[in-house]
Amino acid sequence: MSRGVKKKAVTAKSPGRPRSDEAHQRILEAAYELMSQIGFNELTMEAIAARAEVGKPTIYRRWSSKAHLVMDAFLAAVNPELTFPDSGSITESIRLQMQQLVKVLLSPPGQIIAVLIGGGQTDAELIEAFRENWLIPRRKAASEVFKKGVECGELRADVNVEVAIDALYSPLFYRLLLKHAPLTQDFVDELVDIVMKGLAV
Amino acid sequence: MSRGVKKKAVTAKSPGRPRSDEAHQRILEAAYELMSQIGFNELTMEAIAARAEVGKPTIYRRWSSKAHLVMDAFLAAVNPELTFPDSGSITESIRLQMQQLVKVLLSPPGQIIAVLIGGGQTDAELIEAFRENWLIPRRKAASEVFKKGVECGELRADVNVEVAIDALYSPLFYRLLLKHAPLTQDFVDELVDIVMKGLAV
Amino acid sequence: MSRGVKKKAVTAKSPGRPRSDEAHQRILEAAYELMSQIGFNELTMEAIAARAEVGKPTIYRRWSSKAHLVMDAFLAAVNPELTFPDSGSITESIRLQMQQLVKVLLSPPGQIIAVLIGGGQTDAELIEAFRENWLIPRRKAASEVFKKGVECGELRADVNVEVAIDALYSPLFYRLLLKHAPLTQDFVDELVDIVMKGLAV
Amino acid sequence: MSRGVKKKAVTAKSPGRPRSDEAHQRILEAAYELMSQIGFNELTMEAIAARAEVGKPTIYRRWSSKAHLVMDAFLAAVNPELTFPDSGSITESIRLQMQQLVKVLLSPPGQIIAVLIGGGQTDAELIEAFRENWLIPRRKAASEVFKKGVECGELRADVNVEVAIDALYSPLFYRLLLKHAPLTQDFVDELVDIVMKGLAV
DNA sequence: ACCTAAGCGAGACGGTACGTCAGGTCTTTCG
DNA sequence: CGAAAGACCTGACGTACCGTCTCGCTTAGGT
Repeated sequence: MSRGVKKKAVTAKSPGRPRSDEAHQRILEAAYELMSQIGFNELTMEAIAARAEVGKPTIYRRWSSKAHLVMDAFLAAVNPELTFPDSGSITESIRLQMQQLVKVLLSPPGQIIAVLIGGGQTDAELIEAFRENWLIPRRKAASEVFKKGVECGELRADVNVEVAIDALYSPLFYRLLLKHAPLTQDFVDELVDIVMKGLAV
Repeated sequence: MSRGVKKKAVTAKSPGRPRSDEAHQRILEAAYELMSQIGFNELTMEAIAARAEVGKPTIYRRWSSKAHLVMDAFLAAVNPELTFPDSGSITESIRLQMQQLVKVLLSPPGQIIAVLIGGGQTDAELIEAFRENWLIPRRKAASEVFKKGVECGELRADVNVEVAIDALYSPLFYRLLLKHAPLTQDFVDELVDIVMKGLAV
Repeated sequence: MSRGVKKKAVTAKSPGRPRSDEAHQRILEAAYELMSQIGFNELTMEAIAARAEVGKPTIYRRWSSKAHLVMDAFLAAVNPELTFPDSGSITESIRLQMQQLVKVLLSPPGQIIAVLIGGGQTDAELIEAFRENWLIPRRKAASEVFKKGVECGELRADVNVEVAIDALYSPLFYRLLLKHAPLTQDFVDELVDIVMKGLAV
Repeated sequence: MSRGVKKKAVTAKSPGRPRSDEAHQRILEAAYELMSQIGFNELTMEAIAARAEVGKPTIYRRWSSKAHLVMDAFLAAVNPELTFPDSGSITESIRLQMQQLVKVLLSPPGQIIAVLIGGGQTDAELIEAFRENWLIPRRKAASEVFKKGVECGELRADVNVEVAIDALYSPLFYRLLLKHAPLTQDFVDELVDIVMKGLAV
């Protein structure tokens, strides 16, 4: 479950005092709350330690960097997956799911997503962790839906699914990150209209 | 056309020693080189000052933040605009220009773009500077091409141009930033096939 | 005859796991070796525990402070008492014993004595342990010799023995600690000449 | 004047902002006062910095260790030299000066002397600094008095002055450091009686 | 030829946060 | 049931940069 955690093979019983689950939880919560309030750059390990009422070494024993910690805190807070509603058509199902995604991106977790992608540009481990733990599972789900669409004859069979997913979803992240235009439901509608027209049989 | 410069009304002759153009240049070069080597987060004003053989106040006198400085350094180093080759169709012209853009994104300046967007997630001024000085001028050029395509009947007239540009270009940045799949010329081809099908009359 | 040991009535068989003599020995050896190499101030309980392959509480259970532990380690390693050779006169016997003492002070244990006295300046327990367990037994032996010298008419009877011992021995420790001049056999000779002249009848 | 200072060739004018004499002074005072109140081991650089209202780097820029700082603070506080009163005889002059010295050793500066000698056992630079800046100047003064005593025929001419000074003064430091017996004026009297008898013609 | 003003490189300033070390305590499992 | 082992929390460490300031010094234009 934990990413960026240093050691602690979960194998069996080890001697010594066990790590405190309570402290672990308090750290994650403190990190998430401070992250939401003051952002990644202004976020300090000292502030997290103080708010969690924990020593700094207790944090460093578990996470090797601020990025890894924030990553874990984010994943612990956004566990419930987005689902593809079972509507009449695949296109409408995707449209509804993308509208849900936009809501998430506009909420505090969305800001954290932006910050994690941002931080990942100078931290290869971070962007990989985000990719593997958040992005790819969601892309897999979208991929399933696409294949269903192909099977039931609604979508073209000669299209690379990965490219199709990129075409649909990347504009959401693009606006999240660049902020050159607002992320609205209308935007999703227009986008789905254009891209799904290109993907339809 | 410096961005982020603090004051210095260029109006007339002011008293006192004039600012050194040579120092200005050395700072920009130092910033660009260090940026390429160690990234935005690890980049320090002290290191830039040391490499440019300049005092820190000389930097702060001209740029109010690391973000502004790096932005200027990037813009000073970046090549003249990408052009839309005059091929037979608008679609092919766009395809060729996007393939040029992919080449840029895969080169060192592309890494700096990624880092600037990344850094901008925790620095509102930086992302704004990038948007205004790099992104929007290029979007304007693309916008012109689109309008021409509409006029000559090659593209649908009922499409929001901004959304169309997002649909076409954002996947390139998405892969640049997330690295979940490679940025290839084939990718551009498939992408253009899908999206332009949705945009064609 | 451990000093500073916390509890453990040796009375009879006590319940529970018995303390490991082997661990005890390893701790003393580790403490002595590290002490010789890095000195009292830089010596840490953690390093001792690590070198002895023992947990920290195992040390704290037996010694209440670093000072007590190092003292025990020193005493366990130190040679049997210096003796006063039975020469013709008391003065010569003292001179020979002092020359032996100088040899000890110039050897590794001498450095540890210096370090213990040094550490004791900021650790009352340490200096007390050194005094009671090393210094005072040796001063008692010297005191016996003096009294014999008084009895046989070689030394003045109106002299405070403690002061006499201080006058004879303290210059050796003074040079050991201050290092303003070397500790040589010639130095002992000149010193004994001066002081014993003042002590003779 | 300053000992333990890192660089700063006093040669001529150096570029850059000059070091603040006021901060320097505040640090020395803070160090001396805290030293007197809580002792060397409990003394922390953070506490000194806080009391002097100075950043930690400002301290480390000037002194490489707590020991060096305390050394300087001590020397700044005890500048007035002990003098040899001009009494009838050399012996009495020495006795009076030693009684003054005992008073100093029993006062707070005396505790600091003990701590400095102690710290010097694991810090060669510190003991050297103490020797050169405090001990040797005072030994030189004592040496002058001795030579005068030899010239005026009160003291033996065949005695090594350094050994004589050691014989007289080292017992004071010995009792200061080992604390096996109190440092009293009576002790000085008995000591001077014994040793000066050995030194007299 | 001087004065005044603003620039220059250098480096110290008071701070904040870093990531680490060691202290001494507490809580498990093992013998 | 106590010894052993190791994580706990705390507090200080010494360092890196921050952005500002104060130096002595150019380098100009305006007297």
